[in-house]
Amino acid sequence: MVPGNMTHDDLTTTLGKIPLFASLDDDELGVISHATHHHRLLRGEMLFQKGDPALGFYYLVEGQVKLALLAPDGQEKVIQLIEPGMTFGEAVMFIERPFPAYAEALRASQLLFIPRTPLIEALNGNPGFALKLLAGLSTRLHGMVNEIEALSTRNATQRVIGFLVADRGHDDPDTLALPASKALIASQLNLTPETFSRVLHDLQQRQLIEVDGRTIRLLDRDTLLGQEEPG
Amino acid sequence: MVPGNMTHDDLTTTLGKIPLFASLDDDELGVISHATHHHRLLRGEMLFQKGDPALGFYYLVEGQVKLALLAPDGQEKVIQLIEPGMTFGEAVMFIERPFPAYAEALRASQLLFIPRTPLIEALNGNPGFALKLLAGLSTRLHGMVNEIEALSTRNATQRVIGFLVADRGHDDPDTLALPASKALIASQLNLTPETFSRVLHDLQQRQLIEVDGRTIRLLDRDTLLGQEEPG
DNA sequence: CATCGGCATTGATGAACATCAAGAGCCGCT
DNA sequence: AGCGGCTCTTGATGTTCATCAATGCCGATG
Repeated sequence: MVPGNMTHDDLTTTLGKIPLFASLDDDELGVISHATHHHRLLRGEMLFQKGDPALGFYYLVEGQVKLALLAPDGQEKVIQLIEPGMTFGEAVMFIERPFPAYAEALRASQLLFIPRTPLIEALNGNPGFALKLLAGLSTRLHGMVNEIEALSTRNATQRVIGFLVADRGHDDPDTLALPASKALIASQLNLTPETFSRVLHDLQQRQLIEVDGRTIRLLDRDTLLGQEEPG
Repeated sequence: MVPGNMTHDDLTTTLGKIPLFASLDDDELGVISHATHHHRLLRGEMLFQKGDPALGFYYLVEGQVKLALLAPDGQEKVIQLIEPGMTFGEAVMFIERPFPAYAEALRASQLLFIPRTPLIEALNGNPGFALKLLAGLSTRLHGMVNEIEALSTRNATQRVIGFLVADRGHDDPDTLALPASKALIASQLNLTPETFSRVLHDLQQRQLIEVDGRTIRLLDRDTLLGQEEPG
């Protein structure tokens, strides 16, 4: 289970840093880390397909992964972009259902796969862990409701603004670098690249943002927020 | 805590029938039922507003409730229709966030409000309960992913078909009664009533369904499923 | 340095669905 | 039976965004 260049202790340490696992003691962590697998993916490789059985969840150590679906017409719709330190697949693990989307590496990546069995064991006798898991899932669910709200009540410009002003916890809240190609971000916002481009152009003309390649500077956060107009 | 026409034992019995609570013993159930409140709503009354703190979850005993949002332009978008026997609000309870949507009674309704505190106590020392909760939330999350998929990759007709063929666990799977007005169903599918009407009309012309008021008969389930064309 | 290929922009057109505006059917009510 | 208020339908028009098709840009590579 321990990958070539990572000792078992390294692995346990890494797992211990996952917020989800904060309430586990060393023994519990040890059991889990013994069951954990290490994965390496090259850019473009698939981690799992939509429909694959979900027997555990993933932690992204390094690289970048996208979760996406194919539309009936073959178009790809990106659900979420996974960055290092994030986990995914926790939800599906607890029900007997397959993954609802597929996962593909956008660049060379390293992941940990944590199988469900030792997790469920850790659940027994560690209510704190259960609560953490519940809170984690709830947060996801909350995010999903927001996503549905965005998709069903906001137009293209509002969705782009929502994305731009979203707090990324960076040092400078008014400058952001797009985490991927514009086409991919567009797909996440359920837009075509063309429309995304036009919206950015328009916002720039209106002096609300400044675009330089993948770097965007928010010039007038207040007016932007005004355009968003929450329900 | 016990409503006028419902004894404490009645209440405990009712709670015991909630699948979520199946793994609780009588003591645990007793604690929870002591904390439970009974609510009555008239048609049109609000149960909670979007933004209200979520201090517990609800179980619908009788009546009908809708969860909905307001779009920036004041339009209402129905998220979910709650029928007797269903619970809602479990997810939000575990994070320190307010309700992401509001709840309004569509007809005179009776509900139980189960506060979070005794639940969290039951979680301690009852891992089975934790697992049930996790499974419940996961199922919701799964449903949300499907909803996002529907909203972002399917057109009006495909969404309507998806709604029509959805298994409602009835005796006759090919006949269904719309659970609410067409306008409300349309909103759930993120359509205007006009578009919904036109889609139904079109499907009827193509001999795929038969519409009589709120009763719809599926004449050719196979062809319908073919139109849906999953990714 | 020249060229190639992916990414991004821009313009012209089109399709899907919303909006606006009437009217039709269908109650329950007096 | 006749009225008023719903819900639902139907038609005409409008808006938003996708699609199609060039073209520009830029970094990588021989």
